[in-house]
Amino acid sequence: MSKAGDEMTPRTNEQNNAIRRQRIYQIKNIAAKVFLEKGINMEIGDIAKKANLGRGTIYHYYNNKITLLEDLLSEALEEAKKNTIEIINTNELPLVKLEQYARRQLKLWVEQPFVFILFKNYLLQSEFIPAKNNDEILKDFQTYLYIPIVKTIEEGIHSGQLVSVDSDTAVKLFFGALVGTVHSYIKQNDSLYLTVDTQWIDDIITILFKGLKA
Amino acid sequence: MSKAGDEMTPRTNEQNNAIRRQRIYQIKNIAAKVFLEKGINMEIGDIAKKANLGRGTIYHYYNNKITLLEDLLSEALEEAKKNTIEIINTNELPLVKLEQYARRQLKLWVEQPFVFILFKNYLLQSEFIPAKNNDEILKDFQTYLYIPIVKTIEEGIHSGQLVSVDSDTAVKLFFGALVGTVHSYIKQNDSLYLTVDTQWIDDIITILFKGLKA
Amino acid sequence: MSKAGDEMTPRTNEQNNAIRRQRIYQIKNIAAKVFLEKGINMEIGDIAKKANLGRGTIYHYYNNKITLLEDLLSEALEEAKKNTIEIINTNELPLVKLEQYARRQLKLWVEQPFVFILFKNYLLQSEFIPAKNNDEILKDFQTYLYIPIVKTIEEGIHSGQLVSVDSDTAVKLFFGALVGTVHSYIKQNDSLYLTVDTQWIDDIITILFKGLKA
Amino acid sequence: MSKAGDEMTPRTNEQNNAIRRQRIYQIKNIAAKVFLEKGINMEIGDIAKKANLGRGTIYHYYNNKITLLEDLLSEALEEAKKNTIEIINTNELPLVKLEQYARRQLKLWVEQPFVFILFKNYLLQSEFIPAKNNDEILKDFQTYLYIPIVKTIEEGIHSGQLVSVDSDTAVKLFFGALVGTVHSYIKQNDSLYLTVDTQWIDDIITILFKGLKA
DNA sequence: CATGAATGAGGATTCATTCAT
DNA sequence: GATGAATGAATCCTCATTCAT
Repeated sequence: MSKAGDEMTPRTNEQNNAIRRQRIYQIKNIAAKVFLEKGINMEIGDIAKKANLGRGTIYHYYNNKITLLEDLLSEALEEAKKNTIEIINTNELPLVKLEQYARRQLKLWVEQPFVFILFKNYLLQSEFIPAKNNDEILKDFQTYLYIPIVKTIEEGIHSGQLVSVDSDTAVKLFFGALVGTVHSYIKQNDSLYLTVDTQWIDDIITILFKGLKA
Repeated sequence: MSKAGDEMTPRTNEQNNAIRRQRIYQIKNIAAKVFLEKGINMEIGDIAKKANLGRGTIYHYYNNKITLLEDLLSEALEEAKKNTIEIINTNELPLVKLEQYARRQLKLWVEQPFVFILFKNYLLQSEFIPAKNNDEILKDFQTYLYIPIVKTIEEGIHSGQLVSVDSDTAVKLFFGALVGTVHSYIKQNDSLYLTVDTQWIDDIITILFKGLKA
Repeated sequence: MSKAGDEMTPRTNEQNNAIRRQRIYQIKNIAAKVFLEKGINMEIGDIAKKANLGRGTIYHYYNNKITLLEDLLSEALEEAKKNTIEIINTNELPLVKLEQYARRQLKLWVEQPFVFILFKNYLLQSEFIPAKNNDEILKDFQTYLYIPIVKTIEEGIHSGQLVSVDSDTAVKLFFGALVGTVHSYIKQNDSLYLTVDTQWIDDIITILFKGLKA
Repeated sequence: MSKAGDEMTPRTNEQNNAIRRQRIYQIKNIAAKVFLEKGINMEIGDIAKKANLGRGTIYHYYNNKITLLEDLLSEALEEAKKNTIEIINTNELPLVKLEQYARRQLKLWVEQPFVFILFKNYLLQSEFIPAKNNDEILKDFQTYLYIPIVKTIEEGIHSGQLVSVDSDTAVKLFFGALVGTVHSYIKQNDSLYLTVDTQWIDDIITILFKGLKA
């Protein structure tokens, strides 16, 4: 109705891009939290409300719920990949690598819960995420995040550094303990990821590796 | 028509009760499986189809989805309570009790997955189950299943048998590792609970307790 | 299962008929009460429970809910018809006939609530009863119960005995007042129709006819 | 695309509110009509179809059927309360008050049928409306709509203006006649509330009060 | 870019009715 | 004759998604 618009300068491309980036960041972060609470039953309306946006606005940035989740998982994959590669591709002994990896992983999960979502969902397969590229993500998860650890654990076992058990069992315990334990530590501090007390991380690692060592 | 003489009753009460018992048993079992797969998104239709029954039949026995879940959880609670009491109320040393408990728990979970559901949901708070008596179950869970273990772990720490860490951390690791690890072992064997290979259980327990011991 | 039946004499036809009659009477009476409470939303289960019968038993006597209602309404129609004819077909003056009719009607309704149902539903048309012969009953209602009163009221007006108003209005008030008022008096005494205090009936009639008289 | 300048808001709040107000008004009105026809068996689909809206739209404004009914009844209560207070709280003689009240009430019922619904349902208890605040409405109905009339009628009787009968009987007749009679006059004119012929109202009042006067 | 009104597919639930015993 | 287990059509209701503004 209003023909107003004396400020005919509509908005520069750059300004728009900035808004866009900021909105996507915001949405993704909130979505991660909501997903953590409600899983696949996360509602677009929940996100919109928490973000103080209209439901339509979410759809302005994401075609649908699945796309949003895919984006979330993809980014988590990248983040975790970086972390994994960095540590696993060193020349340390398997045991050292695993310990460093575990410690870093726990920190990462607590600081960026959406990365935790990735692990929780593909390890605990709590629920099937009907993402179109779900298989692709799963494959990448296997390739870049899971197999490297499996390999390292196998190395550890064969080299006699780790307990001599079926490697499959060891892997399941390794990831299971991490994911299962961390869960309780997430969701509590609503955004104060910075001031996290990390004593528990050290304790978890200590105990877990005492058990795993040969 | 009927040759049954003057038996006015078409089916005896006992016959009906038998049918009921059998149906409820069947429904509960199938529901547990479906829940394990789809969580709270379990559909009545899924259960009906798997049971080869009409949707209405499920409703003949349960007022609604929630009631069915409540029944599932209540029974799981009883089952787990039995297990917990039996072991925790002995005169063994804390460490021994915990180890026995863990071993029995794992077996129970694999054999009766819906007991696992109970733990998974109240420990990991995976998904909010909108049970009317949710609070009651949660309270019972705390009282009869959680606290006793917490106490035992505390005893273990104070008596110097277990590693000297914050007891809260130890508890979280203890349960987290069990729940996180077992997850992978459930859902696979679709009904062959009998021929379960239990080597992995021993391995898990061994490693976990090696880590936890002082 | 039981081949028992030493009493090979199954049951005489007469015995069966007696049972049949008794059951139908019982069902109809209870159905009337339930209908009075819940209208067309009356559930077969309600009737069965109140009658201490199985749901199936109701269907043994009535093909479906509608048939049961039809039977109820038909019988009510007969009952009311008798009442109406008896009084209207006398040689009394219109006013006298109407007063006698009203008084008898009120008594009848209180004593046999299912007759009241008929009037309530076709006068207040509270809800459409999907009876197959609904139209037929409606027609009979008009012919045998409604029109005679309309005629009598018209006579009364034309003869100067009744107030000089549009006869349609007078009819509506006549029936409306009876049905509307009686409603409160039904449903209370659950079966003690015998010991009804009838003072209120006299009062209602007195007031109503004082108003209607010229 | 938009010529609206930098108006970030697609529709102003005021525009949205206007839409909401209009829709709610529309839905409520149609619901009242449908309820009048089908009672508690009113279907959301009926309303939607009559309003040329999707079923979902009704749910956009009302959480469920009950809430919609509650809103209907609450508004009716307010409307009737206004009417009652206005007339009963004057200094007129009881008889005058009652007559004015009855006349106004009849007009109100015809013009706003959902006010009639309120009276019909709480006086005749035609059908149980499972409103959550059913008790509250019932209490308000008693307090603000019923008791004042009961009191006035009692005054009238004690002061010798009204016939000397049990006041309870008088009240039942008073309301019963109004509700019972008006029923026939509603539902017919589908929206032509404006050109209502009110002769019958005068006639009803005249006759009724002739009967009630001492 | 932003939004909330509108929608309908899909899953939950009710209840009349059938039918084997 | 008597019954309650079984069923599915019909309705309620939720929520992802579209779209006009």
